[in-house]
Amino acid sequence: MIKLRGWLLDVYDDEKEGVVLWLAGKDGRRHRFYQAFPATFYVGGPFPRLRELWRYLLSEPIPAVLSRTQRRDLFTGLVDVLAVQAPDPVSQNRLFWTVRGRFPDLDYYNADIPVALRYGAAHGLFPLAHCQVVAAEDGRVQAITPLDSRWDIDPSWPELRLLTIEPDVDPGHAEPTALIVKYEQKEKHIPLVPFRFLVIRLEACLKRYDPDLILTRWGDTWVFPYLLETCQKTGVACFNPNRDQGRQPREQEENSYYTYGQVIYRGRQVRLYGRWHIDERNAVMYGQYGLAGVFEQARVTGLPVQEVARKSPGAGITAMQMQVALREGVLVPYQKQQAESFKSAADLIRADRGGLVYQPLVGLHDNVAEIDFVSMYPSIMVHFNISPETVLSKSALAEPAQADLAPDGNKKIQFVPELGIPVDHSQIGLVPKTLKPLLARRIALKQRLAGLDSRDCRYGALKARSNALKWLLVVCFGYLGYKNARFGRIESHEAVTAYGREALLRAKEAAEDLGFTVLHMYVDGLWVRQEGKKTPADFQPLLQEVTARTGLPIALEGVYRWVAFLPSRLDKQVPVANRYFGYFQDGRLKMRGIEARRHDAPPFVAQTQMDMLKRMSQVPDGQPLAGCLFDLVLLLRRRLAELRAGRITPERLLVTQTLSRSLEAYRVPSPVARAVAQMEAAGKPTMKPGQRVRFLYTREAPGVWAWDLPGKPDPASVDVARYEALLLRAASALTEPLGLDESQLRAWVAGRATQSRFHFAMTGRRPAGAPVPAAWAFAQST
DNA sequence: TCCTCACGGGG
DNA sequence: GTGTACGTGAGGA
Repeated sequence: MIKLRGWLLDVYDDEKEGVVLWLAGKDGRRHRFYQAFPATFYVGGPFPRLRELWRYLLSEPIPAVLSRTQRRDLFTGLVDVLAVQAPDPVSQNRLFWTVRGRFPDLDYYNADIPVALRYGAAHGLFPLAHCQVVAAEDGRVQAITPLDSRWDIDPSWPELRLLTIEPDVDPGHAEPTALIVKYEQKEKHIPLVPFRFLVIRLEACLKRYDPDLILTRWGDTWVFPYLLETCQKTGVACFNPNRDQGRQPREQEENSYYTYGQVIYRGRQVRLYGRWHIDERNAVMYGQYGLAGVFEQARVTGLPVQEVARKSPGAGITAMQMQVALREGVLVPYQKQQAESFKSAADLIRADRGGLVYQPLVGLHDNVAEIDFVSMYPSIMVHFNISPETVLSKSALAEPAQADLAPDGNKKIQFVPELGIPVDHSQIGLVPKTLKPLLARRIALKQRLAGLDSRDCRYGALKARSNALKWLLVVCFGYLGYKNARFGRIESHEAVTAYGREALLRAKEAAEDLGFTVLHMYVDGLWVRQEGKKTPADFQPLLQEVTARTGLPIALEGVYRWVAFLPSRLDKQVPVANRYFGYFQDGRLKMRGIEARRHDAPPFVAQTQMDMLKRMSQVPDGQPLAGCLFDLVLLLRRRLAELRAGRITPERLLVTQTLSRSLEAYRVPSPVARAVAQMEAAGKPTMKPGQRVRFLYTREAPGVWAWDLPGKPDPASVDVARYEALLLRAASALTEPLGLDESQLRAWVAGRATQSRFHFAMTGRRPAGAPVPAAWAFAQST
């Protein structure tokens, strides 16, 4: 008999054993356990069909336990279903696919729940849970008990062992010759040839150190495929990076998928058993929150560490909803994989129903407070009980037969502003139930962060965790409106945005009632100003008033010493909602929509714009911002001189764009398309949608030079004039609100004028000690 | 002037 | 195992 305390590392299914569990024991060792784990799915439909299914299942070789029962469907209430219990998760899955092939017309529930979730929900467990296991000597679990909750803010933690592997060069650009392996303080360069020695040395590292996590660069796309394929081809060695040596790593092919309006490319993947592999170059969200965020998401979502690291937060929030459903005895509908469908015309016409967007007062303003609703959409879902099943259809009320909506029924109805959609408040919906603890946890983490200095060693991990939670919250809103989501319904999505618009309008009224001018509003934030108010404390009464009027928490993002809202470049009379830059009293710069924030801007352009902003932030408080204009002109002259002299390295001139489609699908030879065509012509492997393409602008046809072509570009071929134009355009976005538009800026940068001439031209006065006229100071309104 | 195409949120 | 929609601006024809 074994009795062990430890932390749950991995759970996966096994045909013979049921589920396999790996624990990091308190004894410092890693332990493998297994446990029988029958899995049940449910089938709904007309009785005769269910009877046919019953007969069919009796003839199946997989021994299923069948019963008729009732379960709750989220939308329709109690339904009669056939429960099909398979002896283990692998047979459950196999049985489901066979049955679905033969009976595609029936409704399936709890059929495609990841085994780790199913098991976790059954035992109150989750990845990295602290738990106690009682097992037989052969590892068969007799009892497993959680010792902590996923919601613990400071859970006890195992000492995890981390090993990193990367090739000596980027395999996309050059042929690697060695692997670099690091663990503890050790660093090893292991040559790729002879291959047998490579495998022997790698296996020695894995055996000696026995890592829990292998963190790689290009591990998915190159390192592991190379190792596994070479083993197979040559037969000289056999390499298995799993901790569970009875299994081979699981490989998954590359794919491109469409999400949040853009295409994401994901290279092939290699997953391990008994330990984790994360390729940081291939884990889309990993860069957002790193390991601390991955662990945070694994704990709260219940998805295995390897999965959350690789999947989008959408999978995480779905997992959380599934667990709430499992706990509440609500059926989880099977998710049909539907082919990508285009929006119907009706969908497109229903535009402009999203967040409220206001037109800002164009120009430069001082002492502006930005106040933002805290996690606005999730807060709305919780506060107004928005969930696919609580948001009823309008016709539900119009029909007189709706006895259950009558006052004597137990439904308590509230109506969504603008839309008049009824929302049932008699019980808490699935989505609010899922979100509430998540929201509370994020607030708890943020409070802790607020008390820490950013240099504190705990700051980074807390920030990452808070960020990981934010993504789960954000995505939950998107899923509400996603018609293929298990628990989605477009009306609930619209209800959320309607409440959002309402809250923003109430906030505006509150601000105006308290004497503030509202300069701008954008979805969940307001920019307000009032003469004489500039400290954070000056805005506290407004925050309280807004919360009182909306029921939603709102926080001060900061007070800008100055902020400039930019007009449209195409028409200077037209304000645009999301192009602005500003400097907070606490020293932060914030900018939206300008080159410094755009992924496709060459670093040289973005950096110069950033340097100009930094120069502007050095203007002392109370002095006119335009006083630094000549310094900005000088800075630009220097940068242009460097550019013309060829002293800017080509790397800093690279434009990076995401390929949105395959090359053939381009109807216009845009710069990216030409760069990709160039690479294909040079025999490079075809670029996939979602991959990033880097290129230089060059003078001669085809006008671009794809960076991933072999060889180096000729520095003389760089299209300097084009970069000059890009630079001036970026710079003028900043100087325009100070009174210097693009053509004026161009003239001053091209000339040799000194400060005094510049000053005289701009002000009409001699510079000596002369104060800058009011026209230079802040524009208070349009 | 019209059409096509990339970007945005976060840090 | 992924899922918004829309406006802006640049570049090409």
